Amino acid sequence: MRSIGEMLRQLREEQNQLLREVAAVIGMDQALLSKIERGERLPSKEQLLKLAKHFKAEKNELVVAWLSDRLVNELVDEDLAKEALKIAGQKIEKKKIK
Amino acid sequence: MRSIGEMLRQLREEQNQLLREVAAVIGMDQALLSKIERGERLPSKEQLLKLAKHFKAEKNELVVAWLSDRLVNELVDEDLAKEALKIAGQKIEKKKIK
DNA sequence: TGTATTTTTGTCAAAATTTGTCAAGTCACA
DNA sequence: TGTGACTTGACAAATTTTGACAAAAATACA
Repeated sequence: MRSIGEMLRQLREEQNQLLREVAAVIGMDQALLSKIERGERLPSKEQLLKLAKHFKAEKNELVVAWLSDRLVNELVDEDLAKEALKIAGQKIEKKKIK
Repeated sequence: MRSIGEMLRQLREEQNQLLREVAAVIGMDQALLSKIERGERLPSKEQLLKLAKHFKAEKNELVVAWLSDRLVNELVDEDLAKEALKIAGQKIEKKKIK
């Protein structure tokens, strides 16, 4: 249960690549990738998918990490976060049925 | 498990008030309140709290409805929504411990 | 039907937020 | 001290959100 940044950094290190290299392949500034890995920024979905493909990583796992990071951002400092997550689940369930 | 808009509209109708009246008290455009009630827009947290107070409604209930609507927005069209909610809950749990 | 009232809709610019870029900075170590 | 790898902060660009307004549409009802 790691942040998307931690996962991306681990992938990159496992594969012995430099920030600069990966950034070049993906077509993004290495400063931005650095920020993403440290959790200062979140990648766009497009960037995330490019990274997943580049690392030949399990896409769904990365997407879940990314989505959940976004949810956590949305709930930061909210006392009612847990309740909101529960109700959100129900609302999505209801929507799927329709 | 209703949207924040539905809840606000019900409160307003139960209390027999006009959009225009409520909007004036809260200090917002009535067109905006109309959009909020129909789910076309979400209120800011500040607006939400003013509305809760104005209607003398259960604040936490409204906040949960509002937060969960925002989460649903974030997850719209995502296949992995359920998984993301679960992981988000764990991430928040972990954060709280710290 | 005609009119007044209420609500909804569309559009626009201002404001706010997010995003990307750049240059300078730190750190490790050869 | 010089080099390579990464980080940081400030700024600009791009995008999104917001609020305001006017006008259309819907509703109520004399």
